[in-house]
Amino acid sequence: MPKSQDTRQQMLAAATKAFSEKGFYGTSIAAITQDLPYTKQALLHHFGSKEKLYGEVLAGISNTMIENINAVRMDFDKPQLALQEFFIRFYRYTQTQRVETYLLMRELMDNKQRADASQVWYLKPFVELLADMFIQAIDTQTDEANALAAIYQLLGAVNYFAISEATLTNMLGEEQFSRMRNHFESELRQLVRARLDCATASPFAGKQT
Amino acid sequence: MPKSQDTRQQMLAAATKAFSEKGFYGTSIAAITQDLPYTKQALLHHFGSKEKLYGEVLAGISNTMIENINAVRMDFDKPQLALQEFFIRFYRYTQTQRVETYLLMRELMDNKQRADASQVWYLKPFVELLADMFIQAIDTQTDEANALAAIYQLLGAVNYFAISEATLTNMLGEEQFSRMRNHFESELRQLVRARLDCATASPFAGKQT
DNA sequence: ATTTTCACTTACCAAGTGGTAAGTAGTCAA
DNA sequence: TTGACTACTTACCACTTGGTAAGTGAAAAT
Repeated sequence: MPKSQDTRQQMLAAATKAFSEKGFYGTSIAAITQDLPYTKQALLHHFGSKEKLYGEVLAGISNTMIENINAVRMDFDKPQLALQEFFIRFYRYTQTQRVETYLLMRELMDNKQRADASQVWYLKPFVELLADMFIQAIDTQTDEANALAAIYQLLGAVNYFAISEATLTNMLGEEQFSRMRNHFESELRQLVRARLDCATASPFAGKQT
Repeated sequence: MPKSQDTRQQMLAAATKAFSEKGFYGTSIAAITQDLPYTKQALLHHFGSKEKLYGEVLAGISNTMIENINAVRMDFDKPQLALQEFFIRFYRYTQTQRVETYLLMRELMDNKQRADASQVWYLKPFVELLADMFIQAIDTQTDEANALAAIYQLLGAVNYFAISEATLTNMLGEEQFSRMRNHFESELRQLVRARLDCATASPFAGKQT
């Protein structure tokens, strides 16, 4: 690996961390290079602008996610199994790659504000692939919009937990939170299965209280 | 209402909107007063500092949420019904009060960064009341940590959808997204019920694939 | 040997940041 | 009538923001 590429990687890593912690607006390019042996102008030399740097960071994460999805697709033929397994792996990903998870969530929120200005949607390929996979996975008799809604709820169940670590730790105490986290994965498996079973048994049940 | 109180309310409303759109760091106090007939120094006069203003905004939202929870508690005796109904109402709240929902999510994320510095946790009362309610609602035979995990997943299902509006609209197109939203509430009801039924039937099933 | 390219630096810049100081105009009580 | 108080303003302040300009030294290409 050429030295300049290594520099770029260092910068990307530092930027990923910084953006995930304080968001796009809360992060200054000077802050990103603070712990690196380079000046902020070196960063601008490599990436052109703050916006472009942010774009590269998001593109990197998006690619990782797409690889993850494809890996699950390879491992499981049955869509329902693949679906369940995807959520478990996605959960584990959010727990391991906390920084990336935060950043993804931030982009989701800043999307409108930032993208309205820059007209770029970095996560589109990832989300499209995800949606596509889920349409296939869920019983196709179901309405597509219906399936999307259900899927998005499960996605939310995972993501929301991941970003709430700090709040929950403070609220429950470390010990209690640790117990909660230990139960989360099996609870998640149960949730996904319950939802699928329910959909298979009676697709449109439960609309009334 | 005294005129100064009205000014404060205007400022709080503008601040809520601004913070929800660009976050704490992305919002300048000058930007908050831009569309108001006051200068930023008037804002500082009323609230002292940006941090204190943010605190008042969050406290207001937290109070509203607590009132919502208490209202559901009054309306339903049976905890399971109250639980289901709470999520539906919570969902509707997130759809109506988009600005507040965004802000809540942002605080969840910035919590660690911001609160580590200021040592204040604005949302603690709200989340504690919520957790308390859910402990009561779920079958007490279940482990407390288990219940918390399950509850948090449902909470995530609702919240995540609310903040994804911009991304989903762009990704799916307005028409498709609209259909998805129309299905969301009944899907949510189904999800909550499925999860509760499952827990009642076999509390610890589904740990293995 | 000379030119070009690359990685990176110092030196800037205008615009914006949160916040302070010192007022001004108005109300209200003594 | 005076003095305190309130709501707000203008005038600043030191500092940070993203970004530009113009270089430097080294390696690579000609």
